[in-house]
Amino acid sequence: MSEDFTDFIYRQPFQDDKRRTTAAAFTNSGSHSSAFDDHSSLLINNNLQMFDPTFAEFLHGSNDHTSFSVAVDDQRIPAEAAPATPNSSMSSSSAEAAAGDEESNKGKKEAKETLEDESPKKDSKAKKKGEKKQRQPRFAFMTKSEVDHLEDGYRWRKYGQKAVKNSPYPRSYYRCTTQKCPVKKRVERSYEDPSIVITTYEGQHNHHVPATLRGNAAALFAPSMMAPPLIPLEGQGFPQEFLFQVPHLYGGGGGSGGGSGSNNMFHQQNFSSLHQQQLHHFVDYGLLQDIIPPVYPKEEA
DNA sequence: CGACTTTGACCAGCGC
DNA sequence: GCGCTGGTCAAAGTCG
Repeated sequence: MSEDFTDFIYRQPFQDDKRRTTAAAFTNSGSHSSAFDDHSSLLINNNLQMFDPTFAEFLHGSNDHTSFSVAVDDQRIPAEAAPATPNSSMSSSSAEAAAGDEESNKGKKEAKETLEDESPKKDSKAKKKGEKKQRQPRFAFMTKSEVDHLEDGYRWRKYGQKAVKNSPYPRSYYRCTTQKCPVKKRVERSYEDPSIVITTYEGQHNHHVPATLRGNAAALFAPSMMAPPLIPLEGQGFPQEFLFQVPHLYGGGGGSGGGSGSNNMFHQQNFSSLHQQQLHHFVDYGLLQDIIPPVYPKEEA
C-alpha cells in the first residue's frame, strides 16, 4: 500500500544521520516499536524548506519551536522506535504498515473513541471485540519547544499518559474537548532531542477553532483540521503517513540546546523542485492543502 | 463547581 | 500461550 512512499523515503537524499535513522526505524519494529511505528511514511527530512517561518509560528503562536514537521496518517515518527536515531527526525517504521490497511491494534480502541465519541465508557471497552476500526488520518508535527503541549488553537483534555519504550519521556494522550470531535493527539518528546516535541494528530476536527484562541492558530489550523475526510486510508496506495519538517529559520532562541541535534535535520540549503513536487504530492492527498498556508510558495518568490 | 490532570488498571494486538 | 507494549478508561486529585 504505502510501499510507494516507503520507497520514496529511501530515495530521499538523507544525510548520514537520516539514513541511519531510517534504517534503524525500519529494522527496529520489534513489536510496537513505539509511538511512531505505524506504516511506512513519507519523509521529507531535511532539504525541505518549503514554508515560511510563519508557518511554524502559527503552530502555536509562540516562538518556542524552531522546527516543525508533519506526518500524515497512520505513520508515526519513530522517535523512540529508532534507538539508533541520531536525531529526532522522523522516519517511519513500517512495522504497522500492514496494519494501516486493515488497521490492527489501536484501531479498535480508536474506533470506539472516534466513532462513539465521548459517550463510550468502560462499556465500550468490553464490547467491540471483533470490531475493527479504520484509522483516522494522522498528522505528526515535530516541534522544537520547551513545552510539551503546544498551543494549536484547540482545547484538549489529557486522558492518559504512558511511558514509552526506549524513551525516558512519557507519551501523553489528548482528546479534543469539543463534543463530537473525534480528534485526538499524542504528544511526546524525542528522546534523541528532548527539545523536540512530537505531536501526532489523529482525525479531523469537525468544528471551528474556539474563538478564544490565538488568531494565528485558529486561522491557520482550523481549516486543516476541519477538512472533510479526505484520506481514504484503505487500499488507496496512499502513504499512511508522511511527514516533513519545516525548519524554523528564526533563531530558535539562540541555538537552543536541543537544537543541536536537530540542526542537521533542519539544516537545509535549498528548496529543490523535487521537494516542490513532493509537496504537491502531499497536497494532492488533501492532507496538507489546508494546513499549508499560502505562504510557502512565496519561499520561491 | 466545572474543567482539567494524574495515575493505576484494564484490554487487545503482536511477536516470540 | 505468554509476555510485552500501546492505547484507553475512570476514579481521584488539582486548579481557577
